[in-house]
Amino acid sequence: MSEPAQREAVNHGRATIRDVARRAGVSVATVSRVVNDRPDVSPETREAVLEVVRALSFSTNRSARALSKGRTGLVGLTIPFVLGDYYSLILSGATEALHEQEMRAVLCPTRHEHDREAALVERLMRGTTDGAIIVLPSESPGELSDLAAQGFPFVVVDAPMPLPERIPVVSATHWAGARAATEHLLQLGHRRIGIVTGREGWVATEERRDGYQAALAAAGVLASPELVRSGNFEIPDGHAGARELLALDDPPTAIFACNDNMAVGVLRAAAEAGLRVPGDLSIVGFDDSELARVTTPALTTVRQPLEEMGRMAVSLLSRLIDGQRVETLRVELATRLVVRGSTAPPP
Amino acid sequence: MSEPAQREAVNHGRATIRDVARRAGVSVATVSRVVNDRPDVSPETREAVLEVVRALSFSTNRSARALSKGRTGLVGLTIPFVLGDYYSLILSGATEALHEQEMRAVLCPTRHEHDREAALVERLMRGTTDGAIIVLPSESPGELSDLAAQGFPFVVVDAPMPLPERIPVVSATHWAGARAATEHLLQLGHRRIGIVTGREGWVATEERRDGYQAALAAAGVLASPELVRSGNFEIPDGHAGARELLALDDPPTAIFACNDNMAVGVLRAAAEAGLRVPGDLSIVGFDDSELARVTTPALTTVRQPLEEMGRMAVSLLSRLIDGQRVETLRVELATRLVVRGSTAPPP
DNA sequence: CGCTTCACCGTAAACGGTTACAGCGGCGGG
DNA sequence: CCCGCCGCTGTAACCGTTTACGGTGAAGCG
Repeated sequence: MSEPAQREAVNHGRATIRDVARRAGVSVATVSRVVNDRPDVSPETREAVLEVVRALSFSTNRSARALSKGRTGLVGLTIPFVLGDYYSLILSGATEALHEQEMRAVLCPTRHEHDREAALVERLMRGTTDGAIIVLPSESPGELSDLAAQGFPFVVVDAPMPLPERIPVVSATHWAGARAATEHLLQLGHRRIGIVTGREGWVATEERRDGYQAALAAAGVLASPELVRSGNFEIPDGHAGARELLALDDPPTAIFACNDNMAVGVLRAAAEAGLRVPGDLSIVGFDDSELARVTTPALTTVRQPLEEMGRMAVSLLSRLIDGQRVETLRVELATRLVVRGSTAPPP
Repeated sequence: MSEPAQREAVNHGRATIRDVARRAGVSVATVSRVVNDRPDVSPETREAVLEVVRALSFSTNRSARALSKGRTGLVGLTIPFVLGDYYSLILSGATEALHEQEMRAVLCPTRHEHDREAALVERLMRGTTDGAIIVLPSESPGELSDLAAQGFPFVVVDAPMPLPERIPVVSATHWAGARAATEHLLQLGHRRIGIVTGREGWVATEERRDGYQAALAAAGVLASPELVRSGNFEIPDGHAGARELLALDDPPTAIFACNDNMAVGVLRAAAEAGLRVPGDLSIVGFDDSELARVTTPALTTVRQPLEEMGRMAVSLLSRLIDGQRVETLRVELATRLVVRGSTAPPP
C-alpha cells in the first residue's frame, strides 16, 4: 500500500497509467482501453478503472501518447503577426476549426523574419506537430517545395508569390474583388479613379491592380499610370499615396485602396485636404476589417472571407494529415463588395 | 547498406537518432550529445555526426524529448477570443516573450464557454504543456485554486474576479487609470461626466468605476447615479448607454467609456444626436487600442500596457515552471492617460 | 464431451529520445 | 612502474502510452 503511493509521487506528482493499473488491479492495457473508450472491456472493469482514474485524477500524458501514436494533435500556425484584423481573423477561423477536430494550434509569429520561419519549419514542426498552416510565408517557393517533398503536410494561406502546383494554398479572389470595387466606382460615374496598391511583387497586389485595370478597360476608361501609387498595406502608405494623388493637376475623384488600413490613410489625407468623403472623394478599401466599420464614414470595401480561409486551410490540412487524397490543392474563396458610406457619385 | 536505408524508411520517412548513430558509426548517446551541443564530444566526432545529421536532415522528435525530459517547451494560452485588439495585444506580447525563451504557445480560444476551458485545463495541459497563461478566465476561483493545488504552473492575466492570494495574476491599474481619465475631464472644466461601465461584477469594471467616483469626489463633484450606465465592452453597449445619457434632461458634457469599443459607440451616438466631438461632447475611452487612433476625432484614452502584460505573464510563468520562488505573485502594470482629439472644455 | 468461438484481459515490444554509469586509452605525477 | 584522473564514448535503463498478439474461461454447437 505504501509502495504504490510512493511510486505515485514521482513525475511531478502526476499519476501514470501504471499507477492506475496497479491500484485497480488490472493491466496497463486495460486502463488504456478504458481511457480511450475502446469497447472490449467489461462494464465492471471499466467502472472500477474509472473510479481509480478519478481518485488519482489521472490524465494521459500527451507526449507519451504522441510518441506512441506518431500523432501530436498539434499543428503549427506560422503567421507574420498576431496584431491586426487581417491576421486575427485568419487565426480565429483556423483555431476554431482546429478545435472542432480536437486539435490545437502552436502559434509562431514570424515577424516576417525569414530565419525565424525556417527555424520553425526545420525544428519546431517535426515531431511536435502533425502539420502546419503557413500564413503569408516569407519563404521562397523552393524552400516550400523542399518541405513538401519531405512529406510534411502543410497548407499556405495567401501566398505572396506564385507557388508550385502541388503546394496547397487557399486564398481569395483578389482579381474579381478589385474589379468589382472599380466597377462600383465606375457605375457611380467616376472616371478618374486612383489606386494605392499593396506591396510590389505580391500576387495579391498584382491581381488587385489587374482587376482594377480590367474594370477600367472594360469601361473604356484610360488607365493613367499617374493614378497608380504603391504602398505597403499600412496606414501611412495610404496617407502618402493619397496625398500624391490629390496633389495631381487633375486629381482623381475616387481612390481604391488595396486594403482597409491604407483606406484609413486615404481618409486622413482627404480630411487634411479639406475634402469631404464621399461628397468630394470616394474611397473603397479591401478586406472588410473592423476598421472599415469604425471610420466615419464607414468604408465601402471588398470583403475577404478571412475566417473562412482559416477554416478552409484546416480542412485541407487535416485531410492531408490523414493521408487522404485531396482533389484540388488550390482553393480561392470569393470576395464580395460591401457598400457603405465612403462612396458616392463624383461632385 | 541496404539495411539502414530500409530502416530509415519507417516513421513517416524521418530519420531517428539511431539512424544517425548507425550511419556515423557512433552511439545514440553521442548523437544526442552532439545535437544538444554538449561539450564532451571530440571535434572530429562532432563534425562527423553533424555531417550525417545534415545528410539525413535529421531533427529531434520533440514528443520523445518531451517524454524523456518531462518538458515540452509548450505553454497553453487560454483566451476567450483571438479577435480584437485587446486580445491580440496580450497574445502578441506573450508569444513574443515565449519565443525569446524558445517556447511556443498552444492557443486555446474558449469563447468564454466554461466547459471548453475546463476541458482545456483538464486534458490539454497535462503532459502536453509545461504551464499555462489564462487570459480572462471564466473559471471560478475555486477551480483555479484546485489547479494550483495540483502543482500545475499557470498565471492569469486580467482576472475578472478576485482570486486567492497564491494565484499569480497580472493586470493593470484600472483604478488609477479611470481616475486619471476623470481628472482630465474635470480639469477641462466638465462637471457633468457620464460613464458607461463594463460588465457587472468584473474587477476591472468595479475598479474603473471606483476610480471615476474617486476623482469626482476629490473634486467635490456630485456623482449622480443617473450618469452611470452599464455596458458589456462592446460597441453597441457604448452606443446604447450614450443615447440614454444624452437623452437626460441635464445631459453630461463628457462621457467616460470603460473601453475603446464602447467609446466608438458613444462617438456614434453623438454623431446621431448631432453633437460635435469634442466641441459639444468630450469622450474618453480605455485601452488605447488601434481603434482609438483611427476614429475621427482620435480618442483620448487610458492606455493599458497589454503587450507588456503578456510579456510579464510569460516572465512570471517561466519562473514558476523552473520552480523558482517568485517573490510577488501580483503584478499591476501602470496605465497612462493618452490625450488625443476627443476631449476639450465643455461648451 | 470435444472443439470452436467469443469476450475479456495481460504481456511485452515498440515509439525516439536522454542520461546515469561504466569503460577505455592516454597522460602526468609520485 | 603504478595509480589516478581526464576526456571521450558506449550500454542500457528509463520516460508513459499504445497495441499486436496470445492466453483464459465460458458459452455454443455438433
